[in-house]
Amino acid sequence: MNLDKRSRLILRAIVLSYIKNAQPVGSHSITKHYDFGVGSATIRNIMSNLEEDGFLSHPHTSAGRIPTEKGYRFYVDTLFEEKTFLKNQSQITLEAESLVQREDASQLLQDTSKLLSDLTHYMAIVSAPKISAARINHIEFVRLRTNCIMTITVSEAGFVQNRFFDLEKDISQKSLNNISDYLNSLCKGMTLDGIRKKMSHQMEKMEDLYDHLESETFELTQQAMQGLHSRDTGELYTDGAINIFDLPDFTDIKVMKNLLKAVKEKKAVIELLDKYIGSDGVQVFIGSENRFLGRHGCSLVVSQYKRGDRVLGALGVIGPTRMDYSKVIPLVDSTAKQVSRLLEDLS
Amino acid sequence: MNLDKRSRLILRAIVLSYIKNAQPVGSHSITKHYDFGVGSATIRNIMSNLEEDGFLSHPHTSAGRIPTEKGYRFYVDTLFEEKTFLKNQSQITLEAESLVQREDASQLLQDTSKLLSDLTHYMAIVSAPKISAARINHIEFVRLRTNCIMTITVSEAGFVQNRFFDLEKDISQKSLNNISDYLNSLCKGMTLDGIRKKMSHQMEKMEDLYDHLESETFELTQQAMQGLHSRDTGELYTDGAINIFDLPDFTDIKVMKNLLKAVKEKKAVIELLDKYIGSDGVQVFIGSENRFLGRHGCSLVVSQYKRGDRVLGALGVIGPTRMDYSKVIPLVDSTAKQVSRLLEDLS
DNA sequence: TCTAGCACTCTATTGCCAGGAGTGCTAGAA
DNA sequence: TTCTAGCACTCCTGGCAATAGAGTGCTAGA
Repeated sequence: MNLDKRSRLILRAIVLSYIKNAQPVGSHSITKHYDFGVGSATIRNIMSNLEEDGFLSHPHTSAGRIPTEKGYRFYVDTLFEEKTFLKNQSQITLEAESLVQREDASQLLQDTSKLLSDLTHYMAIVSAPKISAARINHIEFVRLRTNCIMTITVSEAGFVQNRFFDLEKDISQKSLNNISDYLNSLCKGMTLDGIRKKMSHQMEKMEDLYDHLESETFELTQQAMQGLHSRDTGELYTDGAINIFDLPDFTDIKVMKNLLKAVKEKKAVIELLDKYIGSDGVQVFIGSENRFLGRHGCSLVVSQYKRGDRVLGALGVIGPTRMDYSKVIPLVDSTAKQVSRLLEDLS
Repeated sequence: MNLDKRSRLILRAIVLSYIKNAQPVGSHSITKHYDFGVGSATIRNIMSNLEEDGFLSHPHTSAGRIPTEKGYRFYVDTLFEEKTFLKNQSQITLEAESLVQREDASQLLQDTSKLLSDLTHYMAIVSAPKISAARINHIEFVRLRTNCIMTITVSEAGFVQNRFFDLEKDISQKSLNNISDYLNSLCKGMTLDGIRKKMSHQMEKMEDLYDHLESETFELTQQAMQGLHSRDTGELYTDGAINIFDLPDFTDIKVMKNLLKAVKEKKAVIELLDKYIGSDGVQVFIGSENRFLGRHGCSLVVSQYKRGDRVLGALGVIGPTRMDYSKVIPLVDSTAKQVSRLLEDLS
């Protein structure tokens, strides 16, 4: 089943042609557009072999061939082997550069998803870092009304989160200010978990020093911080969902609807991205290589972005299996790097 | 052109039937399902008159009649005149009651749009109040890094807004805390504009008391608050956009795409809602009675919600002109009231 | 090992026809 | 004067057959 050079080139030509035109590729059109120095009958023989090996499929007898997922996988792997996409890299990077620095990290991610979807005409997804894993730059408690407070956390990367909590007892804004000041002076750069541990530790030590009221405040705010942890499901930014209307791949309106619904629900997509956080560089998942993607007949090109050496989240593009990988892969790659660079500067 | 009672009843029957079945209504089906004591030929004559008067239209010679916008308008007006929808009111209100109290006002609006779209199977839109018009419950300034601060404003109704500002000079967190404390103690319940004026006033008075550094801080934070005003474009919560896939009214995929796009951009929809804020009670706009709706072939049922006697925003349902008005109108009405009630309690 | 040629298969399009739904009109009944 | 039964007419729809086109698979021969 190891393909000779000619078969590989022809397979590649078929994939390219199908990616471009979304039309089954016939032997004749190959001889017309590519010069392999052989006639269409030979191409037919080779196609037939490729089909037997599972790289191509056949909608019906008198139609051309279309790539199977295995065919796309072969094509993408050669892209990576030959580093073909690096050629486009510099030019694509330029486009990613158009992400300008902004104060608001969430806005940066939203704009990133817009950029990705605009440039690819597919759907873009960007997951935001979880606050529970982030290093905290600032934390603030605000009393909204009796027994109800709000926490505001700002991570070092510039992400802000507001959360609301009902408490068993009321706390004055003054006490909350004290706690805020205390935490901000001592706990900068720590994670929420670290801060919580430190608070417990301090409480034990200072039990006698603090009066009863203060220690109660301590405890309640710690409860709130505990809540921050448990409710931390992650955020997702997405754009370009309506692009799938323009794709000839989605003819069934039901399939489109299901995909839009899944992306709207966010949960499945966040899980999808979370799953592949951890490996460096761009990764490509084609159709049923992943359950979610298989169900909706799509592919995913994804890369993680970081700040320093901490991975913050992932960003990528969801498109049809017939996606233009040679264009999307370098774009996702350079966008991830650019986002990492911009988040680095926010400090 | 004044319709006699029988014509009115028949027109009403046609509208009801078309709303229910999305099929052109023939004279025969009217005689079958409704008992007007006349034969189908008579119905045909009356239909013909109704068409001449512009209430009905005719896809082609051998098809039944469908209501025109004027036909729907007539139907909706009779609903209001006869207060027919009040009958369903109490039952519908029950459904809107399922909006439970939550701490987070934004979440309440998001849930409201979900409730509206789930119950109607149309698209729901809810506009959030502008922070620049709101009474402020709490305001906080956080220093993010050199020359960059964040403002957090919490309105009395419970809406929170974070904004980021680059300043010409750096301010210490300590100075910001002073300003925050000062504003929160003196300015509770005022609007941003009121607070700004008060600050100017105070500055003049206290020029000598405050040292140079503090007055600079004063000025910079005031700049930020000015920025809060100018960038305040309003928020929009929406849900159920994908419901339009299930409607037989939208067969053209291009129309669907345009509508989804317009709702995603938000701006046009916010303007649409803003336009009709000010009049009490439910309002209905059918098709080309409004430019936006006409372009997308939809109708809008909308009502404003308030807190006390201050109007905060509007909520409504966008559906096809063939929308089930008799169900949607009372639902929008009672939901608006319910939201007003819940926001009242957040204090 | 490659290729030209031919028979074969399947799809998509077109035209046609019959059936059905619904109207419009008219003459006659109430 | 108003209503209605009946009939001719219009237009849509679905099914059927014929046709053209695209592409394959196979085979014999270079």
